[in-house]
Amino acid sequence: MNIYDISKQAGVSIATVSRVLNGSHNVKPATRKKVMDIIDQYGYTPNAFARGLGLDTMNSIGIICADSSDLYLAKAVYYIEGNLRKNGYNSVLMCSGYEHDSKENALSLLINQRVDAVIMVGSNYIEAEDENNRYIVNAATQTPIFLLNANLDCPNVFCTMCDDFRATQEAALLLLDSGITDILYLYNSRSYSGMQKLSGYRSAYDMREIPCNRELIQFFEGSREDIDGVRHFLCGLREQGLTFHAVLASEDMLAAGAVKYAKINNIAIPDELSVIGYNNSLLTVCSDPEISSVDNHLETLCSRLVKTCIGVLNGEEMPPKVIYSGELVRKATTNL
Amino acid sequence: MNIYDISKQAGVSIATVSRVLNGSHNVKPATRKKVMDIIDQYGYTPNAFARGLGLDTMNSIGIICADSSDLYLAKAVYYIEGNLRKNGYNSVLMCSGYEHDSKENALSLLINQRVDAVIMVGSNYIEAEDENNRYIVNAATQTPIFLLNANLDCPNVFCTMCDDFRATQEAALLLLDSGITDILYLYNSRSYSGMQKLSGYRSAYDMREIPCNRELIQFFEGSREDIDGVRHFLCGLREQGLTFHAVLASEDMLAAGAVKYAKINNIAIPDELSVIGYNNSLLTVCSDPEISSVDNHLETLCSRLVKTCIGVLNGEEMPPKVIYSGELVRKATTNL
DNA sequence: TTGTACGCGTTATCAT
DNA sequence: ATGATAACGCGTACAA
Repeated sequence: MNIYDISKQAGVSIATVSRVLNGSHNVKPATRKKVMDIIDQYGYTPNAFARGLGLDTMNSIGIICADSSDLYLAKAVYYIEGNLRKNGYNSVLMCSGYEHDSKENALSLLINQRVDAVIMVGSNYIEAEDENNRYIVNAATQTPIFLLNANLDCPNVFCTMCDDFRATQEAALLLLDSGITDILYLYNSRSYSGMQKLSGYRSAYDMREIPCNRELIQFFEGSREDIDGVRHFLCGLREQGLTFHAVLASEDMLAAGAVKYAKINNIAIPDELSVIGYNNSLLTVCSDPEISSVDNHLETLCSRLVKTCIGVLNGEEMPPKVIYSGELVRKATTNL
Repeated sequence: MNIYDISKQAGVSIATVSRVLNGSHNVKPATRKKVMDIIDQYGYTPNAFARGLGLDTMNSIGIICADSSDLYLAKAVYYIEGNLRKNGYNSVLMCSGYEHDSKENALSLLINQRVDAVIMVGSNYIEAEDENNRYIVNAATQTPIFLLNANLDCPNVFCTMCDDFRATQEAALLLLDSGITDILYLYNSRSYSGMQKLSGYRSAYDMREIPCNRELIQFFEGSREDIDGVRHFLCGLREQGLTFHAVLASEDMLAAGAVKYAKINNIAIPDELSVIGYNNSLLTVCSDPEISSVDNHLETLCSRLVKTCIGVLNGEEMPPKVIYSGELVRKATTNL
């Protein structure tokens, strides 16, 4: 069934059918009803491809993330998809992994799909060297690009983020001010926000004019789901003689590992060891004791990002950067 | 830039450009190179909408799930998307929630998008009353439909699932045979696989000819992320005088709640209380002690499902049902 | 090996 | 208020 068939059945021209379909006011009510009846009777829906060809849009938006099964990214994708759908847009999901080439590849696949916009979820999309972000700048000449938790100064790129620097700094300051000066900073990503968080940690030491032992900054190389690996890693540090009375982690999963490390070594939480995670995910509640964690208001970020996106697509002027602040949610792994 | 522009620049007809683009062998190498050079120079890519209109496909497949941020569903979506992409298909993601109307709505949105197939992720898509599954049967007349972890006998519907009945039955039998006869069955979904699991639990009691106290079958009404709620719920049961020496849960999150319940009541795991979860997710490793859990080989299921899907799209004859079996992964919450 | 011409199903412009 | 017709950009059957 196409628009010709409908028009024939209804005894009108395809133009009229199209008008009915698109809610034009220039249709006599009687005609509208006649056409609608036929449409309903046959369950006709316009061909999306033809419509796309004519209008140069299928109202779909690409979502790229490294790994949609990651606790945090999955939530982001979920919120974004929901908001887009509410605004009449479909979501084309593409998981790019963490390697540069596959990220670039995923983006170009979406551009060739002719999506109306691309949303890149996660700070890992912005790398340290400008050269490696070139592909985004280029893509932005074709399609507006929206970054979640990443920062890039470039026309047609819009960033929505949490001030991870400040949130981490505040968490570290709280620990320092409570008298803990040997805070282990544990991280597993050198992405944009990864670096922001690390800087926040460092700056807290600077602000309090406390020297920061470089050994206290530790990068975990293992997988993003290997909680046991984190525990082993920390046990190793301890055996090497490193002492620390707090763990500030760039991700809840690392903090969960820290809790397990304390458990196995009979270290009391929070009295002998404080632990702070990041993202305030389900893992913080699953752990025992429950983990204090920085909440970066992901749902708000996503909702804002989509608003910006829809605004841009509607030709409105939108701010290229929106920054929210994070907030420490106190649970049982801290005495703050 | 369209195919006409390219053909003009290259001094050939659009047919030749099209042939070069689609790798036809009937092109003189010199001509091919000439055309390719122009294509590369201008970075031309064919318009996906026009191509879609002509071929009646944009090589995209709809993925519906209730909530892509759910630990288990997120993994499924991730695996499926990856496998589809490897086969040259895009994924249009739609989160439908758990209500009937929104599920139906999501499906029809995808059908109208003219996706090549729809993959429905999660057993919650099949309800008890046939009437409520009618919308799937209808949709299947338009597009092949692939169900993950759900069962529906219907032309053009293909099911890939884990034998949840058997896996749960085996877990329950192991507990019974270890001498624990008061196993609390804790579940939070009445979906197809939810009912399968429950039946498996019951059948274990039947097989051993042990009477099963109906009070031991408990439905948790709370949210899917409310581990604390589960703990409260179990504390309530205990206060009401219900005794049980094992918890068999339909989902890891419920098992995690059980572990916390034991902790707060000073119940020793596994000696006084055994706990078995389902899905073998990150939560089992985050909990302390780590939770024994049924692994239903999600990655294998997803890979198989996509193979079936691609087969169907290629016109091959594919089995309407593929059933794998689950496997109990023993960790620290059981003495099995 | 290459080119011409048509069809895919819309939306939108311009008459009427 | 309605109808005829031209895009939209591609793939491909058929002709050369």
